[in-house]
Amino acid sequence: MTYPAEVTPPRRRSAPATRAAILEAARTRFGAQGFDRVRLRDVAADVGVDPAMVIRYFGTKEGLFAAAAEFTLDLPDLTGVGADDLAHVLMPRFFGVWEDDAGFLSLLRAATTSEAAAAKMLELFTGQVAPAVAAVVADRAPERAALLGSQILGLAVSRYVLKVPPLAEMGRAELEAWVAPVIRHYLTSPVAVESS
Amino acid sequence: MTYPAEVTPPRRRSAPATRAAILEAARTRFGAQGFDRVRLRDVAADVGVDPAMVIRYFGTKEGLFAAAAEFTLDLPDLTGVGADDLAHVLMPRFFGVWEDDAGFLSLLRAATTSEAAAAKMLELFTGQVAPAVAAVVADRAPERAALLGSQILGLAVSRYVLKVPPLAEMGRAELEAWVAPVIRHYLTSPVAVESS
DNA sequence: CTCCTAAGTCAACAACGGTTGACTTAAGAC
DNA sequence: GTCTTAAGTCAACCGTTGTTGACTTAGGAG
Repeated sequence: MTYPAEVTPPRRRSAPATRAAILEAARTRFGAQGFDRVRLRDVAADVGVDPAMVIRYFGTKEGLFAAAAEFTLDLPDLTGVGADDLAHVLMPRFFGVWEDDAGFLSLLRAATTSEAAAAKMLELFTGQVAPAVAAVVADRAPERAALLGSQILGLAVSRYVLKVPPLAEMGRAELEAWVAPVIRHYLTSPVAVESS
Repeated sequence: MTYPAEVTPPRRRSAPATRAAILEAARTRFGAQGFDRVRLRDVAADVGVDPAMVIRYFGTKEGLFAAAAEFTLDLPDLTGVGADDLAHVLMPRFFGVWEDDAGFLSLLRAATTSEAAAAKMLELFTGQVAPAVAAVVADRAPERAALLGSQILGLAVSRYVLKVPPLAEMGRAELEAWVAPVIRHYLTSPVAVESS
């Protein structure tokens, strides 16, 4: 069994390849352990590289984290989506971010501890959720976006960090069914009370 | 102006008094910074005491945290409460825990990072929310409790940790008005989908 | 006044972990 | 083959921080 030349692993990777490998390992570690508990030495070991390489490519531990926690929600355009379809459009995207993007979990874990991470998470609310919400809603868009975000955030923490049994084991469809009316409510219900 | 003898501050406090002062300072610090970022030296300095005292009274940093994060939700009995009154009964208690009990914030901040804290938070769901919910609900009590908990948790993180502007500044009444239908839904709506 | 004990201080240890700078070696160019 | 450069290693530094044990002192009991 012979391997094509292109696949033969080079004894030394290219710089971008190592950089990418480090970043990937960092994503996983930060997502699983949070900023403070991750040791640069561990990340380096995951990749099979000296800790100095991490510094070489990312300057500092915080630089590494910033790169690892970089990601976009990339919410779909909600213009013209009916009230009853909102959840069905939004939830798959949330599941995607939760389960396929270690950057989100990294940020989530760090947000309760690091001022910088909290700011980044906050920017997610104002920079990505709020505009998407504004497309379907006329009044109180910031409030509605924040409330929606709080529910999504709470679900993420409960399901993926705390792993609350009923939530962690629940199928996507069932969870969506439970949450759909909440999304509908936050995005479309008329305001109940004047802001004092 | 003379002070009664009992009030005259002793040059040395009693052991329980110092212990309590340390615990209080720890609560505040842990609630504001999370487990890893708090230095025993800071806690000691807050109280005006040597770091060794912290160890003397709590054995270890983790022991101190365990004591600081100790608290009970103490939810009211929901038996006989009408569907429309659930939020009005529950929310004041949640506000109380959020704003007056630094133990909760400590736990919240630590839960995303420490396995032990996460377990403790989880026990809050199963040991305190779930039983309270079971009193008003026949079917799917665990799921309902978990979903309710996820929303409450999300609100706490958004309002007190991230300080998302619309939520952080929103009055209690308005927030309750927004959330009430959600609580109602999670606790009383008939199940929409079979668990696969 | 004098002990005795509990409250408290002090200095230092030891491990940990981010960061650095000098050195080594692979691999492509000529 | 040799030279150059980029990829990578190595050892050590140095600040931080939980933790310890020996020492000090206040203050009530006798």
